[in-house]
Amino acid sequence: MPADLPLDQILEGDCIELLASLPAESVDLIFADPPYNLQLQNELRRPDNSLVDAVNAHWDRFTSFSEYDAFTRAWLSACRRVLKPEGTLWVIGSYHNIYRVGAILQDLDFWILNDVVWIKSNPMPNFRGVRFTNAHETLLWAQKERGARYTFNHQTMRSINDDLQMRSDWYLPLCVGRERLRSNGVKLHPTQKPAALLYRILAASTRPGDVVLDPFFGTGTTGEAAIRLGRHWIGIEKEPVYIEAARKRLSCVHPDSDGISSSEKPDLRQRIRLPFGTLLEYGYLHPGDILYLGPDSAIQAVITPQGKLAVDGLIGSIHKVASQLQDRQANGWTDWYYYDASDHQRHPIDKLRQQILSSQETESDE
Amino acid sequence: MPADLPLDQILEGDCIELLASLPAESVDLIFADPPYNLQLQNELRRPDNSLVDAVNAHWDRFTSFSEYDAFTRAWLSACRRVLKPEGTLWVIGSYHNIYRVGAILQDLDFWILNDVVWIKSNPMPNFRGVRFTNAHETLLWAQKERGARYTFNHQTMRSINDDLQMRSDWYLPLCVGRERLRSNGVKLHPTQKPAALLYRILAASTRPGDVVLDPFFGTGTTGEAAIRLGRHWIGIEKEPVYIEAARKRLSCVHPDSDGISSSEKPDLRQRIRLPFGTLLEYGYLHPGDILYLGPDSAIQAVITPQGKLAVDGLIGSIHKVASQLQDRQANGWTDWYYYDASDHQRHPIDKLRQQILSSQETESDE
DNA sequence: TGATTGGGTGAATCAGGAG
DNA sequence: CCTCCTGATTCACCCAATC
Repeated sequence: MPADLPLDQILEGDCIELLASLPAESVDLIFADPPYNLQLQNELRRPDNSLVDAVNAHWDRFTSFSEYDAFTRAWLSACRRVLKPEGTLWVIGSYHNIYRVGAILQDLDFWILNDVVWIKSNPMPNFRGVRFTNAHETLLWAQKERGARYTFNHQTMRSINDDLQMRSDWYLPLCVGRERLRSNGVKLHPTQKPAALLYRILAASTRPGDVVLDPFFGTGTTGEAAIRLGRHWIGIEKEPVYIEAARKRLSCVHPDSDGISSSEKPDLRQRIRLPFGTLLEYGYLHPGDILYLGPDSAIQAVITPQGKLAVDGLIGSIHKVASQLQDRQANGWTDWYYYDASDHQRHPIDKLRQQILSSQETESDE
Repeated sequence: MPADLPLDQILEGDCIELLASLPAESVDLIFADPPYNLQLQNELRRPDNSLVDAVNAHWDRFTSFSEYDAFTRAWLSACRRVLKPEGTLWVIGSYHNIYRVGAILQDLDFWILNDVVWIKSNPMPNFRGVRFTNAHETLLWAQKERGARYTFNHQTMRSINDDLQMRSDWYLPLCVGRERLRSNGVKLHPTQKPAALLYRILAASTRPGDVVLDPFFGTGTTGEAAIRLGRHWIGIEKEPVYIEAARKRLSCVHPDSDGISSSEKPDLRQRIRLPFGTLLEYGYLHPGDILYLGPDSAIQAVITPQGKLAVDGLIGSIHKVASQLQDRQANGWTDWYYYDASDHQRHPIDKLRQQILSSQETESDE
């Protein structure tokens, strides 16, 4: 991590300029909630003639698509520079801007991994009944370079979704009630995002200690999620009012004692690879020992001195032999069983692997 | 209606050329399901090692984004010419193409009225667990000229949605089973859309007798919906195989006798699935809280930070733990109780779920 | 005849490291 | 750049076959 990276603080000013001052390839994740270019023309009134407090901030005024495109290209390019090659980027938007953002993002060689729809349980109705209720916003998740490794905590997402894969449709309520920051009863920011949304994004696509940057920090929802999950954060914001509110807010946030990210189900893909031969080196198994293809199967194989298996002239790795004997893609670790004389039972050789892996963990714990 | 408009028939050939031969400003609605430019590279296998029958049609091969953009601009421009000034256009796509389509559509001065997400109740999973399940596609609904009058049958939409405004999130299953056109058991078209989707689109945005045009007609789902709803249709398609299938299909379709078909089920009858972890995300419950297996039972479980329950080393979902403890198939929502300090009573956690599910009826703040 | 089981499948940008 | 090897990974629903 570059020493000159301003961690866990808010940078005051324009994000395009400030991003240029940060070191290249230094950030793991970027979450961006840019101006939506809403193009609202007239005031909007409810059926009871009360006025809707719509977004009318000066930072959301663009005179044309081309002006908005130029702005989008500038901040996306600046983000791309500071992102690590394996980093990913999230952008949220509505139909007013997300198609322009998405196309430009692809033009800049970001590679889309998913689009996710945030479906609002309590959207504002379409008062005049002239369109469908606009009940969702769109999130784009893209990696900097196509094909690069990226972080996706699949098991964490599963565990908070009743052990089913997390899908691209997310049901979350708007940021209302006590969560919504107010000053004298007036909402401080017109488009404050719910904390649960940022929490899920960071839990899904970052690891503890990662650096998360938000170029449109607003009142700091991204910072709150980062702190709670034990990630570093950098916020960029130019409105002093928002900065003051964010600083006050974040000073009270503490890491979760035991957050969602500490999944009890480890990601098996991220564990250390262990060759089968290591079981021989550790003395758990020996050349000449017999393995069985299942708890009851009569099919046997002999362990060779090279850490391979041999059956009827067929010799190969535990995976290859298991695959050929069963005529399907097989995992040798779970398919082959050894006989344990102490309890007179067969156990998968994966049990031995886990013993070694857990003993290595305790060693490195010192 | 121009006398030379070829109503209720399939035009055989390239849509860009054939659209140019039609009279300008003659069509009320266009629905377009263009190639998605999926850019698939390698084969994909399921965990059981079977091969996924991916889209590999010649009509979905483009060499670059710029080639796809040029194609998109050409057919959208041609569509725009034949559309009446009050006409509207629907396009469906996925994240591979929809951002390009949306941006080009805006550049051509179409004005977006809504984006709608078709959320699939039964999408294909992400077999490798490396991304979120891609569970939705996006529809864009745009008018030809900003500010023009357009057709939106608000009351019809309300009536098929339990008298609530129709929202921008639509839950519909994939086109499978008997609805899916097959020839000798093989699917005729790789991307046939469900009839219910087209039915809702036409019911929402056309009037009886309107002319509906589909430049990528495929096997004619748009034609089927048009006939059932008493609208005229024009289909353009260049693949003879699809044309033949569509002609055969449409020869058997008749107008619905009773207007809005009873085949369309109200949205609210399709229960939104809510993971237990959502109760934690909303703050109704917290990691470390105790749940009880019944209103009087002494059996307790602790909520883990991952949204699981833990009892005596047994960890799992609310359903799994309840099932194991009671040795029967159990519903965790109704079996587990939380203690409510405000009334000193235990209530089933399903009560909290109901609160979230009904939260869309609460007053909205934004 | 009704209930259960097993197989098939859907617009998918679906791995990563060693050699 | 390539090839080869290891070994991790799936949800809802329809339909046919079986009990």
